[in-house]
Amino acid sequence: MPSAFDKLASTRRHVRSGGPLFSAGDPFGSLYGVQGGFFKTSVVDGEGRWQVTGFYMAGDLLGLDGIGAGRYQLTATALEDSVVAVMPYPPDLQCELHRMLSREIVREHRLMLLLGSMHAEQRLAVFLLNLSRRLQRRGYSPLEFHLRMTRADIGSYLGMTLETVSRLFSRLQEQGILEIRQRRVRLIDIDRLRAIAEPA
Amino acid sequence: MPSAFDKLASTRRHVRSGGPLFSAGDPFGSLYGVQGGFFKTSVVDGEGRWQVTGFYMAGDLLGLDGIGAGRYQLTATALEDSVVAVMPYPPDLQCELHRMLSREIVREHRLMLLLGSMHAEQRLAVFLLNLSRRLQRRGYSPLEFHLRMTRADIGSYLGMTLETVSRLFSRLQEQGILEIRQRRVRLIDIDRLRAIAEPA
DNA sequence: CGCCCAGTTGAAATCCGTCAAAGATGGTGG
DNA sequence: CCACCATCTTTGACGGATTTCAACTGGGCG
Repeated sequence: MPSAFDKLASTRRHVRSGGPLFSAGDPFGSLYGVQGGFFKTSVVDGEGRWQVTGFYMAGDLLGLDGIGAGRYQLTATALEDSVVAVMPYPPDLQCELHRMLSREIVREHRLMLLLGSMHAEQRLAVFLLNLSRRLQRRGYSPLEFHLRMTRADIGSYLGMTLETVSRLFSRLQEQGILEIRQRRVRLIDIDRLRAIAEPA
Repeated sequence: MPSAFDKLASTRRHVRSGGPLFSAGDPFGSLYGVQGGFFKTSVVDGEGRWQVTGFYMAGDLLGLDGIGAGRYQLTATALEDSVVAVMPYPPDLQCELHRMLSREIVREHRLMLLLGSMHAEQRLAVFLLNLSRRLQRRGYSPLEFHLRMTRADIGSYLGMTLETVSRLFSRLQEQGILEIRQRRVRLIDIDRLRAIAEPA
């Protein structure tokens, strides 16, 4: 869903893998619609603690966090070479914007549910299924895909250490639920994965 | 900060302690500005797992979660007898609304940082300091206040069990950092509390 | 070809959840 | 006014899931 937003793009911007689209503290100016590539957002507090709080792919909107304070509150980093549509704010997309904002909020509440009340294995299962669904919507294979992020990124996002992520992948592989080689994932038994994500 | 929103209130509504302001699944119709009292919001997934995701007091806005899907996604429950300003949607508060939405999003990212990367004691310290600050802004004492929510609510919000919350309160009390009797809190050594919340 | 970052795996420590029981509080009705 | 009950809170013991620390492996890129 490249959506109505893209029409409002005044220009495009390319970001190299590893580079920042914007950093926490930068003055807010634009929203960004991801056209291609992959991003992560993270928060940092003054003490150097940080956490990945979201992953964004084509069709997603970045920069909403800057509307409130006039400065971006998050840092958005490209995980591969990427292209975004730059949309100077404020354009006249109030209504659709509202929906996006609200959806984002709901998404985050759900993520909190994840972080606050599920075991590590469940969190990873939910994460994989969610990723799979989002890829499918965009026309990619939901069963075989490439993780754009490191184990550390996933761990940070899910509130666990990278070692735990690694161990869980290994365990799911032993159980024949998926195959993972590096960042290449193949979901073999999606039903069992769902069962892990949503224990009756 | 009762803010510009209150002017838009068409009516008021009273909600009894324990009663719902709105429930997940209800059709969306209005936003609610809290005028007095105290609310919690929670999410549930189909399997009965649930989690408190926020606490709201006078000046806060409730119901944003319903804009996206046309139905409320969260359940808002009064923790004491409360009054809200009912604001039928959509009024013309686009701009201020954007800021609120965005701020809400940022708030949640920060909460995820809390949930995902801090130990239980830190989380509780952050929670208390945050509450203290919000109360101060509203003209109440930042050092002595009344918790409106149960240990279970706090635990759910912070991703831990009610027993852990209770034990942590006891420990902080033993250390002379605060005094807690039931829901009455007195912060004695706020600097040490900060030190726990933000270890260098 | 070799370095370096990412990933894997193991062992030990620990934090926190679970289960269980007892103590406090506040509201209600007799 | 008091007794009783439901709800909330505290505390203890125990076990298990994750983190931590550490060593090792393997690709990818210069």
